[in-house]
Amino acid sequence: MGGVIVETEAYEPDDPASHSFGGKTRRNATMFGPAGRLYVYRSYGVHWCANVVCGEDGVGAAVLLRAIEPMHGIDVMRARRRVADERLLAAGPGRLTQALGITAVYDGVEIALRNRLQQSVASGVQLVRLRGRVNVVMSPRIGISRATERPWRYSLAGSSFVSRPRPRA
DNA sequence: GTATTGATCTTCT
DNA sequence: GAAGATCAATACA
Repeated sequence: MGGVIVETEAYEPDDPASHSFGGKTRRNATMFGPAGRLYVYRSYGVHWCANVVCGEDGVGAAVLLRAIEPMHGIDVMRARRRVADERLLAAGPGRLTQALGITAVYDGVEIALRNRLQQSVASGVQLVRLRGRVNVVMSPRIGISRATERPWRYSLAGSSFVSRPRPRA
């Protein structure tokens, strides 16, 4: 399964909205590990959310994956999500993990960084560099109550696959 | 179209 | 005991 990442949010340690703000716990331990791993946590006791760990080892920064435009394995994602509309397959962090089949067992796995899409990678997760230029819109992050003024939500301009179609500038 | 609510995990008070 | 980086179902306008 896979697709083009069209929406993300940034979280860093000096950030009251970040899980890493209060220091290391059992849940967020992966955030404080080396960059390039997947940080998966349970959201509202119901959903899984997936992040890419960033920054120096031990810092506690990550990027939340909020939406993808489905490209590969669409039939599998449809079966998992039980929705016909492609725009709703992975528009939102909880929907994205459900479509991709990401659960707690993926917490801490190393993400294979590639310039081209591979048939398969050992960890099961690969991040492929997108070639060319795209227009990205910055806006306030969603679903948080602290540090709401930081415009750290990044979405692909004009994409109909983001979790909220019209991000406020 | 907006508003409300239940699902019930993890952390913090 | 409360709140949270959410979603889907339901009730209304």
